[in-house]
Amino acid sequence: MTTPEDKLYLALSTIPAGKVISYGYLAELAGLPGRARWVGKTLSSLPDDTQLPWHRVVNASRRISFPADSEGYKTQRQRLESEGIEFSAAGTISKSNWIKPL
DNA sequence: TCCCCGGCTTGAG
DNA sequence: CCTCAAGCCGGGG
Repeated sequence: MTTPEDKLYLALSTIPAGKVISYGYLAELAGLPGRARWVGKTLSSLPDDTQLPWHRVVNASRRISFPADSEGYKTQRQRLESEGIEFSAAGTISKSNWIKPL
């Protein structure tokens, strides 16, 4: 049977390197509208050795949804930068890397 | 079932 | 660009 998690993972696996998407829009693509927060919750419980690009998911303001001093922030940012994504001084990601909602 | 809380969003200042 | 207030929805006690 296909669980909501399955749909989420499938949608997430289609996000290409060098691009980022919001929790809300990803939820929509997965056929789970309105579940942005649930997406965050679910991603946070992925195993450390997962192949899924969880780091390509940020909030609608194009910023990492973790306090800038946290470990999570650092690892996510480093992963994104290693894919060529650039951050402004304020920590926002350039629009050219953004997968925007229709 | 009620209540609280969160890797969210949107809209106002 | 920033902060705040509301809305929102599922998870867990």
